[in-house]
Amino acid sequence: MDLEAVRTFVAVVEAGQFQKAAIDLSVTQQAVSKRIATLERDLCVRLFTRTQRGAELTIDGQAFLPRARELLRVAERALASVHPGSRPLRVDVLNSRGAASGLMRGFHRAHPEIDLDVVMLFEIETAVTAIRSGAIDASFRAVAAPGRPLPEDIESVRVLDEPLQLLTGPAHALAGARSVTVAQLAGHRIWMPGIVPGTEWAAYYDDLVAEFGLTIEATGPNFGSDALLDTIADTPTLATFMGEHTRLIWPAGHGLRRIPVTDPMPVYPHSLLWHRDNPHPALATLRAHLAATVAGHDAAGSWTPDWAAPH
Amino acid sequence: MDLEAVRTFVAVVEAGQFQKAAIDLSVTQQAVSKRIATLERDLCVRLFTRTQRGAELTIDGQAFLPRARELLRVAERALASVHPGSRPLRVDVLNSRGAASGLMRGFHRAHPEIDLDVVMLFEIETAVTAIRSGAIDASFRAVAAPGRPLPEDIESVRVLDEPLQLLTGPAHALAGARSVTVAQLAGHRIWMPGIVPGTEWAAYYDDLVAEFGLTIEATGPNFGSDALLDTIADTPTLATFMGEHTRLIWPAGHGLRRIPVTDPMPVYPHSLLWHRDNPHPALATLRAHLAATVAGHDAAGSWTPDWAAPH
DNA sequence: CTTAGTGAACAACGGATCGTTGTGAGGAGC
DNA sequence: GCTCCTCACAACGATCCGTTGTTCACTAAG
Repeated sequence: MDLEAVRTFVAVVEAGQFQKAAIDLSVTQQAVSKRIATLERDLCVRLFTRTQRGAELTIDGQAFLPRARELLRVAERALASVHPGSRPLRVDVLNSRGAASGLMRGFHRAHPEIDLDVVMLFEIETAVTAIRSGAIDASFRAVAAPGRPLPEDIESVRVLDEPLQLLTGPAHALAGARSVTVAQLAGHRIWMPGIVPGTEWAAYYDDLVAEFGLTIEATGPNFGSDALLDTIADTPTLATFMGEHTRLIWPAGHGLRRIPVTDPMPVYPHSLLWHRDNPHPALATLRAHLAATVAGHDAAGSWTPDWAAPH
Repeated sequence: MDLEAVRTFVAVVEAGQFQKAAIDLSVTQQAVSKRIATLERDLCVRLFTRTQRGAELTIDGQAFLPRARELLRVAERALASVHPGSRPLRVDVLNSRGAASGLMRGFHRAHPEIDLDVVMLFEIETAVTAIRSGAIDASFRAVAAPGRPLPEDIESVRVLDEPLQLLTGPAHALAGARSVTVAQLAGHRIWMPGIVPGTEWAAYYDDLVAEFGLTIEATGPNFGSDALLDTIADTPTLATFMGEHTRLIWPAGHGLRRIPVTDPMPVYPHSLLWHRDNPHPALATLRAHLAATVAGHDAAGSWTPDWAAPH
């Protein structure tokens, strides 16, 4: 099925006859006839009944028409998604199931008319470069990792303090606890294979380890969230950290437990980063939406690294 | 932009390298390279960064990927919409703003997983032929016009009795009435240019005219609903009938009035028609949905033609 | 340092496709 | 019967597409 043929099909429907459609498309009537014939051959159905005064849709053609229009619309949007100028707002998130993703879903619900593209970069340097070049419009990050202050032309605002929770399998020693203190975690193995050295969230966990004497293992290949959950569920001695807003998808029966952590409650500081001079109109809308909907977290009793001082 | 190129793009993303994608697609690596190069030229952006171990998505590529996948999904569904076998449920309605259309919207809300195609045929004979041939799965009609009983292999069930309302402009003599009786309408001109002779709704209005001595004019070309509403709004001597559930879209300020008709209340009998042997699984779901959600109308005080005796 | 292996791009060739011109069939209106 | 209008079929030329053959860049092993 060729998009050009689909476009021709819609043109014939709108013109009512092959001849006019040919003029609209700046080709000959014979070319239109051929394209429609090819499309009909590809679909194995007759789309028009040819009459003396033009072409009328068959029932199959009527059923196909809205699909064809949708196809062209989607193709149009796909094209727009990579075109500079007034392309969709392009936002970078840490991963597709994290808190930032949830914030973007909320934004999309509040402003369904704004076209969005979500991408995932890994390092904050990459993100900053992309923001500077205009390749992306905004990024959710934990800003200002130690020794690496944000450049002057990049602005940021704290949008979410996300408490961490402990994730354990049903056989874990802490599985029955309603909440655990950081001190209680000192002897346990915490496994986070997804962590990428050099990123700002690696720095976050490094600080957490250093301050409270935890044992976090980032060893082993990262086979993705599913494999991690499988292992956690089956292993009584392993646990992992997970943001409170992280959306998990696991098979029923795993018996995984999410346990709040207290004394202090470790919170992950999400900020929105953007370029000072970015003119994208939807960027202002996003910032206004986040400012309006995201409630600040109570700083008392919670912990963040020094470099991410509470606002 | 070529669909085959988009398919190749997704294949490369999934394979991680051109070579593997080429094997998956049963073409040579050079062909894949060319297709991607052509796509990148069409889009004016680089989609992959070529490395020694394959190809990685650029930011533009990441943004384009979900659009590409959607495009292929929509193309798949467009193809399925004309393929016999397990194609979408195809239902015929009288017009896109009528009561049947509203019923189908309700069905879609209740069963969003069921793929639907809505078409519009004009004559009940066409609809019956289409139902018999399997070209459509069901049709909303007023069944059993006089002298034309339904064939034995077509089944039907009454699904909605829709009261008619009078639609007038602000200057019409009846514009201020909260309701009008059929007897009051006797002297007024009622204009229904959309009516098509030979259809079962033409028969309905013929009976209405004959029984109550009304004046219904079906003359003049039908320029569509918008033109009809414009004329009605501006003309103090013209009115028209409209189903209670018909969705009207008119510019603000027209001052159109919808006035219930009583003594008796003319109701239009909508039935669902389908073929006895149609095996489409969604057809049973539709029938069950309609049976469950559509409340019967009180027959007392209402009027339908003799040939559409109340259930 | 050399050599084998891997992954992608460039060049050239043969076949298929696409759009064009030219022509014919089939009705509707005068 | 004539013209006008519609669309379909045939033949030809240009373009596009995929293939084979080859080169380039880089990595890993000896």
